[in-house]
Amino acid sequence: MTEKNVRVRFAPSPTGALHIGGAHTALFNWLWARRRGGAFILRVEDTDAERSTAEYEDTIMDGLKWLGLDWDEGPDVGGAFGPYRQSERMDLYRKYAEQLLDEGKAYREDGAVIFRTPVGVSLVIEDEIYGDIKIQSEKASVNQDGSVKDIVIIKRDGMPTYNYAVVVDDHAMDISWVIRGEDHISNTPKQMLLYRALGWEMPRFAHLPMILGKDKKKLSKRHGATSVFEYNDMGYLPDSVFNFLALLGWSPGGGIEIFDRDEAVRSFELSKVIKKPAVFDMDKLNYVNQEHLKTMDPVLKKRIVEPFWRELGLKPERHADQYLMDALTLMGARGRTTKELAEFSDYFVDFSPVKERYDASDITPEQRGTLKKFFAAFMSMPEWESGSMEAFARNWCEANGASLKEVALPLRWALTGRKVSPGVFEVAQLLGRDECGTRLKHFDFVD
RNA sequence: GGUCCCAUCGUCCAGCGGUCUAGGACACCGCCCUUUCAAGGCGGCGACACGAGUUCGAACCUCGUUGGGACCGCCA
Repeated sequence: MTEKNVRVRFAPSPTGALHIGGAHTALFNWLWARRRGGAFILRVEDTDAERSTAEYEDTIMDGLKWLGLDWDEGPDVGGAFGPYRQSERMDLYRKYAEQLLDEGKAYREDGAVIFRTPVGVSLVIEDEIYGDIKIQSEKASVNQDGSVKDIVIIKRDGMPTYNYAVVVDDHAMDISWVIRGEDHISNTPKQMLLYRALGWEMPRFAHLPMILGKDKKKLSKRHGATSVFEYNDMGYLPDSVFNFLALLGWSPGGGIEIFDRDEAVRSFELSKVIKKPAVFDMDKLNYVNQEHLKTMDPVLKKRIVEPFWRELGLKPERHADQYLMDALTLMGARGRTTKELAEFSDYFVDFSPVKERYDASDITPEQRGTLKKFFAAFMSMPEWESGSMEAFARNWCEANGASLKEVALPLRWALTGRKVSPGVFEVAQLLGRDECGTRLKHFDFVD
């Protein structure tokens, strides 16, 4: 086993936020680096001076952090192979372009440096995922009419092109595996030609299947949420998005679908990644999110739901942390996103949304009479505990020829303003006797 | 148009020549549980694109057809 250390990189261009496709390839690179105890490198490909911005660079880094993907070398943390922004590596690109020029493998034209595409060379991409892909060098770069086209390596503005910079950097940064989207397969032959011309050893390639929208087309803005942060705003946990994305093109086997980062790292294998493109399915994401929500620590859950309560105009700070955590625990699996959780539990935070939703107009005078009798006794129970409340309610109904629903449903409406909620008596217990009294009195269910 | 890639339930994955009358999960539909809704339990619906080979035997190998996709910028 003399295989060299794993060094992989995620190389986004700062021309937009971190989107789902980028997050997916970053994730797989990270998984492979962590699995093999190697290094995950972040390299910013900002050679498009027009569209690249420092803001986007920050957004991308924030997106990676949000997903829990940490890098060992990058523009912010540095490293032995820096700098990590292509715009800061110009001398390197010039140096090798000079070399190619000297060797007659490239020529100048309109201020640009252009590499002569060789003809008659058989290339084979030994892809870790797709297997061997064979192609002739003259097919590597062509015009629309199919004629051979030379490859621009330095643009007129002095900036290197993607296909050239990526080769120089992957070599200079000692990248051992190039793991990227399948849409780059067609670029690979051009890059291999450059490696050959420069006399460099090639890294190993692994192309990942694309992520498609419902229409089976490459995922893009028109498929809805594109930035990973939009998922945060919709109430998805980073752990869930990580889990869900890892499941696109790969599975740990054994029927396991819900896992955390460590578990994913432990069972990840590049060779188990499949070739078929995957459709991004929101239903599955919802399910995965719900599963992660189920096992989430209450302290963390409260912290993450709080902003969503505030967004609804509620004031969670009026309550003790423990009370809010208890409320969330009571909510259980009701809600697939933190946003839903916040909505569905609003009545624990404030009474006002209850009043907005319910006005007791469905209660007939006769029913009200029964309710008043029941609640008068209910409110003066010696012990304010859900178990005894239920026992009391059942006995009372039995004795008065009523069904439990006749009192439980109005109670739920009065307390929550909703037709669904956790068990009413547990809700009542948590809200407390005084608060329940207030709410019942508001609807004139008790004097 | 050219080059390349892909092809198992609607979707995500298992399957890597025989144990497949193809398994799990999501979604969907029933039933159970129950003061409601989730959750949970049980069950149902539902796929190897097609055609030739190879082989004693093919979802798995080969070829073709069909269907889908990606790429063909001095963008990355």
